[in-house]
Amino acid sequence: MSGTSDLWEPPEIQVAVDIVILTMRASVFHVLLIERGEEPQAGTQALPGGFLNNKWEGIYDAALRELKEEADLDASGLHVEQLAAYGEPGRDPRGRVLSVAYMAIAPGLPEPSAGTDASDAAWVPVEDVLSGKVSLAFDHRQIVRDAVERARSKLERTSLALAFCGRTFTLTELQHVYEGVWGCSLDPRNFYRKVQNIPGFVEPAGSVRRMAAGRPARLFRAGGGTVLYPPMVRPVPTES
Amino acid sequence: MSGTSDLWEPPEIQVAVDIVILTMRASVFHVLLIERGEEPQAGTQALPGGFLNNKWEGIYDAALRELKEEADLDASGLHVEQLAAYGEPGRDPRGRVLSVAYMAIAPGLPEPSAGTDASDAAWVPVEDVLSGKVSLAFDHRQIVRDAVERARSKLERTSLALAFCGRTFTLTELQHVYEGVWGCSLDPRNFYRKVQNIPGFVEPAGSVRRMAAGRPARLFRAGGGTVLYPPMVRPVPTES
DNA sequence: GCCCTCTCTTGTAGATCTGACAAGAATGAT
DNA sequence: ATCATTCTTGTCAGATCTACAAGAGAGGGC
Repeated sequence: MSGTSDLWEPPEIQVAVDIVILTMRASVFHVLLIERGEEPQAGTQALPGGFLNNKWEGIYDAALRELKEEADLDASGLHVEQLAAYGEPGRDPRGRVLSVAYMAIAPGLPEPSAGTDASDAAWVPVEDVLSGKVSLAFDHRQIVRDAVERARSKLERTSLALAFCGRTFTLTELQHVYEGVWGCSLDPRNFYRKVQNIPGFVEPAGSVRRMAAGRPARLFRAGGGTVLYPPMVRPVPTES
Repeated sequence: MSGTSDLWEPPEIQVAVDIVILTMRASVFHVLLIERGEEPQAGTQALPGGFLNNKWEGIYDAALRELKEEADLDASGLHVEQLAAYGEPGRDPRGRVLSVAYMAIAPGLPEPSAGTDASDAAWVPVEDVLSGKVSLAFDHRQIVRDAVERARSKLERTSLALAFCGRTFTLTELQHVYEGVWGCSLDPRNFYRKVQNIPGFVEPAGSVRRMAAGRPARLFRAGGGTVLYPPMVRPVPTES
């Protein structure tokens, strides 16, 4: 279109992936951050990620590889979905870099995530990132914001909340997921009823589990459905 | 990480943008397609799009440029948002191409979109694309599917539906947007009441408009709010 | 003019859902 | 045994949704 001749070749750009790994630890919503070891911004907290290994590596494959290399998490059993591409010029001082962000949901505390190859990895409360108490490299705070908003939204109409839980879970655990991600508190009794009234969301697993004190909770497993109808509606978003 | 020396340089990849332009024409949900003039897949229908002009062009800027070049649409007044990145190897026979897809919402029939520079452009019913009646180049059908799903979902909780309408509109027009995008029919009387009960969604514009026959409809304009609460819930998604 | 048709708008009644809370059930701690 | 704790079941008033009746305002045919 620009009148250049047949010889024109499209520009080529460095492509990276970044991963927002979300989980629930002790009923608090956490994101995994690593401390950058290299310039630029060495020492700052950042999302795990990196450049494609070679010109033919798939971006989804690259995300899974970084998940393993930097967070020592196995992709199987994790929910991984693409978020968006962040590629405005100027976002990376090294040059023109287009980064494809992924969101991964991990079930509760499988490992402390340190002591492995990913020694600089740490779970940080999402709230600390959103509020700016912890500052992140590049535009990673915006990426986390987008991931959190995506998760909040998908909790309403899909069974994404189950990805935060293990194979079996109690409804109280599930409630803590909703409360942690949405940043609100819900009535346990109404939550109990509502969740069980959504066909295909959860089904009883027969057993019970003791948590701390009190009556043991029944265990549930995923009901197989992925879309929730009726949806779980979160309480009024921004109060006047 | 891979043990290669300091000399390692990340691979570089061609980056393109593709745009899913959605609109409502005669109460039918349409997407803009162009006929490819060049190989590969010359003659096939495809989404408007193309490579970045140069290494420093922003991807959002590139999307707006393609919108102008290929669809002759001005970005001002259009809702444009990023969808996702499509970059698995093998999606383009020319080589490794990563394409960032955008979704644009255009208000009703501003022009027939032909007779301009974008002479090969045509509005095609979304249903024909989703059903496979019209086949698209590359993975563009998947991109359209994702765009439609995004639009369907955002209609519930955001005022995105207004982007399909002009500055003023009747509630029946708005209803046709919901019906067309969701692919269902709604009760006009309940729709009327529900829309007006959502604070900040629409506000009366004072005037009235004759459509064809029957009582003239009151005109409304956007109410300024972007998030709908309570949400517009679409009827049962997949019937059993 | 007068009726008819068409579409927009308001109203109403029953079913359903929500939100707040009481109270019973099952365990561990004292 | 009693208490504290947590899970689970009920209840009930108010809000919301759905389906439908009916009125309001315009044009067209006779």
